[in-house]
Amino acid sequence: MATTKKKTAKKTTVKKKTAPKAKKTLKTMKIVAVKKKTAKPVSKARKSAPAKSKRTEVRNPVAKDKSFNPQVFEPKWQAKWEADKLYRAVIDESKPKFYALTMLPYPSGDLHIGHWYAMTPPDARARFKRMQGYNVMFPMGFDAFGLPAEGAAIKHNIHPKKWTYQNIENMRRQMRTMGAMFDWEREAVSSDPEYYKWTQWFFIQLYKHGLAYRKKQAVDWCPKDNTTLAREQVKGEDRVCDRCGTPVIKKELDQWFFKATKYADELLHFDGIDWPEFIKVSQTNWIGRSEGASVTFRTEAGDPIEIFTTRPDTLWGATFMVFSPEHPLVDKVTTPENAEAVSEYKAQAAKQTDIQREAKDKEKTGVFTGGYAINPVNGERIPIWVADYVLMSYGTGAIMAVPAHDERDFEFARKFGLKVIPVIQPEGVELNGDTMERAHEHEGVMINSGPFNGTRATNDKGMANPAIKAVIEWLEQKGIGKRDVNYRYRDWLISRQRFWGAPIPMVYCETHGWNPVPDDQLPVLLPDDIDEWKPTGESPLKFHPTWKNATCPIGGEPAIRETDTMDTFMCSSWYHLRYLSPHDDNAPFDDAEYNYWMPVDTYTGGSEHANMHLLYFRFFHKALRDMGITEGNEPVMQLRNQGMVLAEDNSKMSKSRGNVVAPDVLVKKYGADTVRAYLMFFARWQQGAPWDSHGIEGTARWMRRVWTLFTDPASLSGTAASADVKKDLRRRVHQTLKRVTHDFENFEFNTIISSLMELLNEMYKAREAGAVGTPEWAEATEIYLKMMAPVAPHITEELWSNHLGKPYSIHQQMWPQVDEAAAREDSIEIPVQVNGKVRDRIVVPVDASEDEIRKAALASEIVQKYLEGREPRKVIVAHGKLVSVVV
RNA sequence: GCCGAAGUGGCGGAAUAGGCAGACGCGCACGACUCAAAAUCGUGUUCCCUCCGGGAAUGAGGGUUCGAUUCCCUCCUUCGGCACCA
Repeated sequence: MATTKKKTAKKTTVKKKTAPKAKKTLKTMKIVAVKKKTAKPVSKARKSAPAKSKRTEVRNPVAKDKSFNPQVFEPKWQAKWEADKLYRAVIDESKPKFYALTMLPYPSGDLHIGHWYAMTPPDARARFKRMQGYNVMFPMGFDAFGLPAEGAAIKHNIHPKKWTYQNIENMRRQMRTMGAMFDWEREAVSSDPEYYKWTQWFFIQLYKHGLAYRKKQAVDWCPKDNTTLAREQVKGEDRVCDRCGTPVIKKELDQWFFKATKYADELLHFDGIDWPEFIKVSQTNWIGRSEGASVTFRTEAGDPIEIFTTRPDTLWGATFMVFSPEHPLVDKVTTPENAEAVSEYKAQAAKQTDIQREAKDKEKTGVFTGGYAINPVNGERIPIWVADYVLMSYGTGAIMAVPAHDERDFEFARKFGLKVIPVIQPEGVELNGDTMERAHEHEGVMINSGPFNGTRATNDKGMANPAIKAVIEWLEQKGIGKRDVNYRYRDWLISRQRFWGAPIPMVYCETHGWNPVPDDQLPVLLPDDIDEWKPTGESPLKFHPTWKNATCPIGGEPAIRETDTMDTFMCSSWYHLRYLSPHDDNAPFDDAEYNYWMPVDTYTGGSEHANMHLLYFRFFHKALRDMGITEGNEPVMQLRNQGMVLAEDNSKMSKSRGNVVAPDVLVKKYGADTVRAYLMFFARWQQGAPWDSHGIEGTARWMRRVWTLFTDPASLSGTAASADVKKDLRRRVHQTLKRVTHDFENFEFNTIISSLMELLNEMYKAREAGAVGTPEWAEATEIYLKMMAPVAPHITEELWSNHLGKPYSIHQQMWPQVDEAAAREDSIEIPVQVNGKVRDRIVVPVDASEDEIRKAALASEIVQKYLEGREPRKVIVAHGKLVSVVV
């Protein structure tokens, strides 16, 4: 089956965005809360309680139920919200926008508690933002290509597509029970042809701009998954496959790469974005920038040997050179008498994987080539060795070895009896090349270094080190070297020898080589009629009888399609753009949508993607920016990462361990609101914690107590409370509001719930004291439900619309304003310390002067007792907080 | 080895421009209601002592300060990232 031609894409180029950046920034920053017509000012919303029930029945089709029954009212409201398109996010220039993005899941089959943990607290925050007056978009989709689908295909003999879409169907259903404000009309599924058409289109754009290329080189290969991997997908000291944990091997293969290294330097800068420190550090380490110099040595025959060093200040101490076994000059410098040993060593090295070469006991091996090089700084003739501790993949594959000041070189020199010459003399110790026991890698004064003797070398790296700076300037002057920077970062290998991915849209013909599939032939569709997905090390597409046959877009000759598919991280590098207009057949996204919604305001997800998705994603945005497709330097303004929900025994949850907590069961037992609230409450969200199946009972109890307070007949009538009770109630309400607002803003979800619990306890006390029926009570109940609405959208809607008789929907209400005056305390209790120990507490008016507080403190009988008649040496009044008496 | 994050009751966690350590919840104990159980409500719950009252305590040790969970130094432990990267 050849490529199915869908409708011709009419407009496949994306115009440069027109809306100026400045405008957008302004828009986002402008307002916190905008008064809308729908929002009723708090002061006018007061109504006495008994009158409301009748109105409620008229307004609401569903009769109100006195018993707490989330299993009934949750699906009811979910259906109504969906029917009313309550969470539909459409462009509205009259409001500031807020793009809340959360990482889209892989459709593995069932939603587990981790998905809920990742999605529902950010949902609550998105809802809070919406109540603050923002036009919020909170989309959802599926990262649907990937290996597990093929695993299922092999195991159950089902097409990966079928398996995937069944799972998506199921997960969509499960997600609806969350009561989240996902805008399902913006859903994007990366394995839909209407989606991967554009994934392919982006590949072609990158290719056309020289950012995608094909190259043969030794690449990481997972022998279990039978595919190549990107560097980022190989983990840890054991070099294992990120997906399956199998140690990877190296294979020499022709593969497609994205030129991510072009952005190495820019990716190190996080200016203007609010990302967690540890993610920034992790990415910085991953990119691994090293500043130093490249210096040209020469063989005795005059061939240049370029090396990179971070320590040009130790050039005079280079006593030998080491080539990687794959270095192109190895054979040329090897003398006939050493040829056999060298070729044997090379063969040995070639057989070994990187794991064997790099890890293990790290005992140095190597052979002498018989050849010599000339050190350009002092004309010294130094031997050239071959050793596998020098990697062809970093720097130039050749190094100058300075054993006196580099631990690895030192170890090698000692093992093979090579010369050690110190050139950096530390203070107080005289280094001796023959007797020193380890390399001196720190500061000191340059010696044995010709014109630089006496120069001070600090511990600073790069040009910040005066010795390095001086030497580099000198090298440049002499024309033997120059300042240089090296990165650990590698280009992104995106070819995968697998079926269930977006086909790489390239065709090859003998005459014209590789060429992209023309835009009007996109997408290059995956075939349905395939029945063997077993990974063989080559893509199953290769074995399809006709799929790979194509014609050359240049000359029309018979051509062969690329049968590899793309790394799924490619699909997820741009999904936030597809949400903008998921069904647009003319462009990857709609310009007007882009101009309104981008950039993403808050991105949430797991930190395990620090060096993978979160790096690819930034690279991709920058590449698109340079092609004129996107604007701005970063796709995401603020990033926050949730922690992990562990099993009760502190182990990781996994199907194989059988310790997975199923949210469906919890929803059935407690209702979605309770599960949501508990996930916000039971741990610091950004840290995670082990699951506690008892703990959720406390949250369930809170939910029932809320229900009772609002529905219990005792709450519907009251007596007049004292002025103090009413005032205290208002104070507590506004203090809580202040705190909850702050905590939503700052992702401190656990304290939102505890504050609400505290306030509920206070409200119960106020009820006992007769506050029901007062305007203060009416305000308290209204604010309480509004504060709780983002956390527990169903119960609050039920109480708001059905029991309080307020206008549907609570989720369209404005976030209440803090009344600072009401929140303020009249009098405060101040602890009094004597010699650092709290001995008494005094109560003073909040506006008491320092002097009055001091007097009141000293007047205390207890304080006097501890003074034992002595005069205080010092009395410190920390205003409004504490009095400290020192004797 | 390098870089980062974090160590607070039986447990999850509160409290940091330095100022009452342990909010809120779980668990536990006792009590009320009940024939009983569940649910619900109430009370208590860091540890130690001679229990009126006092002492100790935020991984360990030291420092600054009237005062340190918070700031500084040294060390230990746990988790995460990188690692023969020149």
